[in-house]
Amino acid sequence: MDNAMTISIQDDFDLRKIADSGQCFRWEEKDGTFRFIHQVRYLEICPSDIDALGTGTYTVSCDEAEWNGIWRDYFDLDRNYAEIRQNCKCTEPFLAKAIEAGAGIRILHQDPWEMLVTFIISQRKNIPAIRRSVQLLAARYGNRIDENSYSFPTPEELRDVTIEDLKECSLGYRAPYVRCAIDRVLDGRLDLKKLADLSNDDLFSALLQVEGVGVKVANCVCLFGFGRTSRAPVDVWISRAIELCGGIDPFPAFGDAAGIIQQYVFYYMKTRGTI
DNA sequence: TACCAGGGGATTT
DNA sequence: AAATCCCATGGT
Repeated sequence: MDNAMTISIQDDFDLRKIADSGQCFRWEEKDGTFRFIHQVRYLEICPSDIDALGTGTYTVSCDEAEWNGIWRDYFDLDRNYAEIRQNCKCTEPFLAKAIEAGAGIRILHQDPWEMLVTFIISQRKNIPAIRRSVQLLAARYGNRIDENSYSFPTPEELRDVTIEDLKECSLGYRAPYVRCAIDRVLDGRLDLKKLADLSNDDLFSALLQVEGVGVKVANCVCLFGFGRTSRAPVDVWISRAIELCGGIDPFPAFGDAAGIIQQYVFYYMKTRGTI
């Protein structure tokens, strides 16, 4: 690892769970070292001396300025997840188990444009298929960061791609939706920088204007691209979880932590095995 | 409101 | 080999 530096993380931080929690599709893992890509940078990070929740020291591939300037925010390290877990007094046994199982997950602050395109692509795909499409897009239209990493292509870099080009990345019927999103950003109808200043509801409404973006995808973009942790996207897995809670959606009651609890539950549903 | 077509890769049978 | 599933949406 180049420019290795040791950093300390004093909160829940489980790289494996973060990678497997279905919010991020552009990570790699080799021998316990994880590689994340954010905009035009990548980070390699490896546990050094940690406890069961991942609290402890890590070796990272960046310098202190980049860690503090970029990656602390990317990993949402200014939020205390251990406190959030302990404060949500959960009487529902299923939810309590899910929160325990998901401890260590954090909501990453990923690039809004990448999240918009990624979650448009995600509809009716499983996670390996989403990874494949996103990686194909990055390798074709992004910039090479190093021998095995590409930046996610910006709207400008995608200016001239055709729907047929997009279909070659296995986007299928979603290709026109992504083309629509590119057009909206390029002509200014969708200004992602300005969206960041909107209220949760206004942001949600603005995202719904994009063809192919419905309630679920808009909520994913709010949560994973804009850090709106009160948003709890409901997909087929969460829908099953709601059934297991007696058919009543438990997430709104968690307020600003709803999206975080949702992520614990999603991870739990995917990893606990069949009922 | 309810149903259904829409890629096609991944997973299960 | 065939069926089913997959972090849904838009149109009818």
